[in-house]
Amino acid sequence: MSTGPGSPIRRTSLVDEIVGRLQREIVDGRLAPGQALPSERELAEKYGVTRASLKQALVRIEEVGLIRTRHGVGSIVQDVQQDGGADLLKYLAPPDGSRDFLFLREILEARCFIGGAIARLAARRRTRKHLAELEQALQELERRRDDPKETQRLENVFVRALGRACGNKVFNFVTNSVSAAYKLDLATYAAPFRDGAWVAAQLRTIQEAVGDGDEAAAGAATEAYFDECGRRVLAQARAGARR
Amino acid sequence: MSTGPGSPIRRTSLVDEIVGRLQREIVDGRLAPGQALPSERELAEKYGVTRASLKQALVRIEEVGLIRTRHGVGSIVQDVQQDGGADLLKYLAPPDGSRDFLFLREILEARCFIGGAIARLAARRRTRKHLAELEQALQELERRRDDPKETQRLENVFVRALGRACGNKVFNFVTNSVSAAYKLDLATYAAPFRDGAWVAAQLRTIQEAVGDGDEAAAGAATEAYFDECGRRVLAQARAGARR
DNA sequence: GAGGTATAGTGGCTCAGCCACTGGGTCACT
DNA sequence: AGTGACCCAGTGGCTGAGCCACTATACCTC
Repeated sequence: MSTGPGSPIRRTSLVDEIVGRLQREIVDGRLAPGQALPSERELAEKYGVTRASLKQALVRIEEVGLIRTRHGVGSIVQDVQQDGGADLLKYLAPPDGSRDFLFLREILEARCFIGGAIARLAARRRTRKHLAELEQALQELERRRDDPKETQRLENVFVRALGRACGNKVFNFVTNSVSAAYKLDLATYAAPFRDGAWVAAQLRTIQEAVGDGDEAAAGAATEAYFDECGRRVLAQARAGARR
Repeated sequence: MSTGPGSPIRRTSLVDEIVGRLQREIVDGRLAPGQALPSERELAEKYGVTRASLKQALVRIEEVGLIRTRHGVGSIVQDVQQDGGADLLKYLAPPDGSRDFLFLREILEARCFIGGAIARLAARRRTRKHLAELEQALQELERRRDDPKETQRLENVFVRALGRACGNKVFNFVTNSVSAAYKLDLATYAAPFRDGAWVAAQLRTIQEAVGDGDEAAAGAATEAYFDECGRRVLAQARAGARR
């Protein structure tokens, strides 16, 4: 975990703290699905806060689908695996510095397949405008591929352009949720971008397949790229944890 | 919109109402990204509620990522397209009875591709246990394929089993978010299940490909199935809107 | 038994108010 | 000019006490 001069000091609000605790109780299974939470009055007393503050925490937890609150009855823990939405992913991520890489692996795998789907659609729908966007980002990346920071930024530009090119906003939102789930060290996340030439070559392959309208090739190239990116991130994460 | 005896009378809470109004203002663009909301005191007065109630609404809206609230500053509308998560989808869905089918088409398309990814992974990881689950659901569906209600239920069982078989929880959550986005008439949603024999045949193809460990075939069969399902749902939705 | 009717416990919502944070301004000092 | 200390108006954070609305249940009446 980086603690450079740029990182702001931690200042958690009361509500955030309560949300965190309750969320952990539920995710870790100490509060099982179907079970009722203690009453708001009880919980408020237990945490030493007002009902108003506690209520805000419950409202947030309900919004992501961890509990369901009913007037006159109480709050019941929901079955996360059954009904949880993608925004839950950020709550399920293991804490920083954890050695649990299973979750990270799943996230990266999902990212890989979703990326493939986006590329296939982009190849199907390719328009002059979107191809130009991709080409522009790519050319700039090829120029600046020796600067890892810029490589990372421009790769992001390229991937976002690909998302627009696929002509389906839904994938945009899905990608955001999945991406939000890996809260990684910057160095870990940046691992693939140290090799700018490789990134540029991969994206070039993708861009050409999309330009040719070759769905299968575009999908395969994108999956291969994200797959290898995932490998490198995972390797870096493991290396970081060993320190 | 069905208003049968089963549908409970509408009883919206104050907070729900506020969330709905603010959410529409933002999604429809009357409150632009980067713009600040009026202060909580102002908004509370405007809606004729207490700050506590208004605050609950703001907390929920912030949780899904539509706004960002900062102490001493205020609430700023976020750029949904840029940063929004998948749980936003349920807020973006056009109101019931709308003739805007573009969004529905995108949702169904995403569902189709995600289903394909799940099937490919299921074929890659096939285990005896999961194959047995699929087979059981399928056999029961084949027995009861003349009952649309049962066909629908068992298709859901099969698809969920496929989700477990893919060995990646992330897709589970993504699927839930995407599915939550289409709030359709029951009749519309049930359209594909009127043809139980067709459904059974499709799922049988999928099951066999998964059992063979043939990733490409499993993915293709599943995409084809969801694609056709989407077509039928869309056709039904259009027919329903013309009434 | 069937159908009312109290009642205890729950969440929904209000009211009034103080505290903490932010950003922008003023002003004295360098 | 630039810098830092300070003030202050406006904003969200949080409190405490309280009443109302809803739900389930146990009991009572017929």
